[in-house]
Amino acid sequence: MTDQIQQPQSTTTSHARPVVVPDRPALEGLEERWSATWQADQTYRFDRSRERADIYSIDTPPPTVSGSLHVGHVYSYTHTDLIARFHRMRGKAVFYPMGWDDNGLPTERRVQNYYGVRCDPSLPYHPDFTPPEKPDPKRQVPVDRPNFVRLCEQLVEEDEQVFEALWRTLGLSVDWAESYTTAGTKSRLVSQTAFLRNFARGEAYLAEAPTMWDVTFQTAVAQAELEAREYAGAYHRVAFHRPDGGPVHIETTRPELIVSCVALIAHPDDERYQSLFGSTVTSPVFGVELPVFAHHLAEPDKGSGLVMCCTFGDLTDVQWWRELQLPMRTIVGRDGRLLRETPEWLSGAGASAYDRLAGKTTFSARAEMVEMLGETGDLDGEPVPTQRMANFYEKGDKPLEIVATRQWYITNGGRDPELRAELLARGAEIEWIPAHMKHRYDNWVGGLNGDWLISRQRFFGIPFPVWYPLDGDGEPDYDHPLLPSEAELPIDPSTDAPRGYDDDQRGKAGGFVGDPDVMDTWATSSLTPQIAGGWLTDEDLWGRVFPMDLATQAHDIIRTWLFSRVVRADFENHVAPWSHALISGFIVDPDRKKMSKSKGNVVVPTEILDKYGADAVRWRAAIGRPGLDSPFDESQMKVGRRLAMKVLNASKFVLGGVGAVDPAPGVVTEPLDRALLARLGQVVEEATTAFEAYDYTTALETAERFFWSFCDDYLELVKERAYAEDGGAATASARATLSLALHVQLRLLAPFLCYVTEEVWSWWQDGSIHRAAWPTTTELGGHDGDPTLLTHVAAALTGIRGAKSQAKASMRTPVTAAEITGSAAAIAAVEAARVDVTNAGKIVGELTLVRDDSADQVTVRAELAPTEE
RNA sequence: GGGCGCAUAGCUCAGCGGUAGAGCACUGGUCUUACAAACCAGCGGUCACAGGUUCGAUCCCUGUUGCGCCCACCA
Repeated sequence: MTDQIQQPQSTTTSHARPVVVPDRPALEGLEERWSATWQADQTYRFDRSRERADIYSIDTPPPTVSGSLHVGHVYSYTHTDLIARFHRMRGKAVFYPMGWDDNGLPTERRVQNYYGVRCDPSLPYHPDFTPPEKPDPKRQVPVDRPNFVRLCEQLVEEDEQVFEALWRTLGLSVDWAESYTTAGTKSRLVSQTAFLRNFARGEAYLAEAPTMWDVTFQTAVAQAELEAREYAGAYHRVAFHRPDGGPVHIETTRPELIVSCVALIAHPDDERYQSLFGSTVTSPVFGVELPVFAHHLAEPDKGSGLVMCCTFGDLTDVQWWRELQLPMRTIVGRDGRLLRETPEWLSGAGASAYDRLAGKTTFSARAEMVEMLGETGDLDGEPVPTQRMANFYEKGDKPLEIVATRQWYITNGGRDPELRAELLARGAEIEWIPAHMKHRYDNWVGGLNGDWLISRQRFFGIPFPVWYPLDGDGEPDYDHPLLPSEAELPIDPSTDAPRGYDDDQRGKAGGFVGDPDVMDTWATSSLTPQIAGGWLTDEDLWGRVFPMDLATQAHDIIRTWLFSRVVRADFENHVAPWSHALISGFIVDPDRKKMSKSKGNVVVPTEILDKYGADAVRWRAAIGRPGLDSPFDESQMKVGRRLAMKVLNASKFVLGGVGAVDPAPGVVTEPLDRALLARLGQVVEEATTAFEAYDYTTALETAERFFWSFCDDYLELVKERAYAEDGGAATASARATLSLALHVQLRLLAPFLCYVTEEVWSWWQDGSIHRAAWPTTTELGGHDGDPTLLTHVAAALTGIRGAKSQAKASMRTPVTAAEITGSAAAIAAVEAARVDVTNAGKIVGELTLVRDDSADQVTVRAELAPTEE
């Protein structure tokens, strides 16, 4: 398909090489050909010899390679590329690396499904392990941790190749030599070093505390990963008992937690419970004696106004537990089931009653508890169904439990007003595009209610570089962790031994044990500027690219990725990590619903790329302004594709039909030509201003609008003059104008339509258009034409066409007489381009110009030659 | 409940103090030698509603309604 290039349609120009225009230019195959050329020529290689002032550096989201990309990602990444290409053409050395987020839970899940295995860290290492030939999702084969990690690494590598191929097809001008992975050696080194420094400065700490816990994945999750969802439940009105035996009622949706109740609480002003404050009641079924407290967080109009506090039903319970110094009575285990052993605070009948709940899931324990409450007569009425909001892990499908566990935290201002203010100030240093996205950041930082939980009880991730000494009983001493030196990093505490110990002391009394947890993926990706920019690993590079110029991401990860990078850069570098944050919107389905696999409304990028071509997809992405969600509409792809096709055809006309001409000084003499170049100068200025303000959409619209009028009006007007064999200076003027205008317009469109502009560029220019200079008005200088002249002449041409269209006549129909009426300026303009207007309008008779200063627009009266039957 | 954003032609969106624009769709026309997956022309809007500021408001202010997103909300 690429052999359409036929014999050169050579032209008489001063070009060093002949102009080669294909007979039938086509869009098909451009992606394959040019992405290969860019790779071979290292077109987008970062020039690291340049000074910081001449460098533009970009922090790009590392996509989750085990996930799937949808069209929204494609648009967002294109936005970054548009900015990168603009700055590259403006002469900057663009640092544009790509990372792959391959660590963490999504990879584990994909490996489990793909190979049909399940990690069991208690298994010893089996060097000969091979995954089952046919994965059975119902029966996952247990595998030891080293083999599981190996499978993760294998699959991730395959996934990364698929992603890279997609990005190359899309035409991202990434420097692939600068790629990184979040599970790679560099990321481990940077993550562990930063962690040790955080720990040394007191920014990272280990704490045993109530934690949001996902019972499916059996790991702690962070506040940023929570998602509130509607959850069906029922209010149960339950009687507790006063010392005199009288009932007091509470309402609860979680009766199974009655066993873990530590107190009842009501609002201090609640009249109904004044007499109860300071007294005790006993719980139904279990007969546990419980205090009744007053606290302002109890809401009198919810339920009965009296609420039971458990350890833990919700975050309010945690607060009461802290502030009222209540005992901890954990009842739900890490597996989401009620503990098998009878709790020590139960005795007698209460203890035997617990046998009916022990080991049950919260769901079946609830049913059993309702049964028991019925038997004792403590359930008042029937449960009332309700919809309530519950916290879920964003990747999970069961409500989170709150479990007290030991976890690593990084401070983030959630408990420290000073740090919070500092991080808000960092946010204010960043220029947000669009500006209102800063509110999201402020909103999130202002609403944090705890530090950042970074440890996960998972397997494929960056381990904490920490061991704990074991005392004489073999119990770990968490207060005195053993740490490696920075020079020893990266390490894996499950295979490496701490200094002063031998590996055979692992797990033995008086020996040591490695921290079993891994860092959450955000704990690593919060350091992407440091990882990509060479912090610790390439200080020369680091000095040239950091702080970076741009971070791009969609608005959903402001609270996670964007914020966490600000936190780490603040701690480590005392600066905001970038000067600009460009926030993309979402691509939603035609009903404005978010795309998701479960809804089945996801548009697969490869399909639209195949169907319409990368330039068309890029065009559509560029139409989406920063921060705005927009519905996916396939018909818009056709518009982009048509523009790309038009570039090919118009270029074929200019370069093949007429011939490229170097616009030597003084050649462009005709007023119409000078007007065109003057107008183009305005377009260059407008597009440049827009791009500088990250408004790529306006830059595109400006260039595109001009290009269409260039094709529809200017080309038609000068066609005959440009073709003329003996046209002399007027013909030379037209040819030079066409060449120069094309040369400039291709570059204006190059960031958007990177393939078709490169294709046309190759017909007559050396090197890549993407390394060419962004156009300036200086190039168009010396052509001090009047842009309005073109407007008037185009209006006259439209008038002539209108007359023919109204008569339902062909555009070729000769005009036997025409009268054009307009203002003095309009008439003068048409007069100056009389020959072109006559030619383009096929005016064979007399053309009369009528000046009417009251006319605010050009009007045309035309007599047409009779059409032949 | 708190925050942010949006409301302009059938659809997607520009405009943002001087009584409205584009593309798509639609209608009609044209095989015009760069392009028929093209080209030419045209139809189409009391700029959500109510007040206010102003000589003048789609544009500024206040309120109302509707929609979307973020956060909070497990008794």
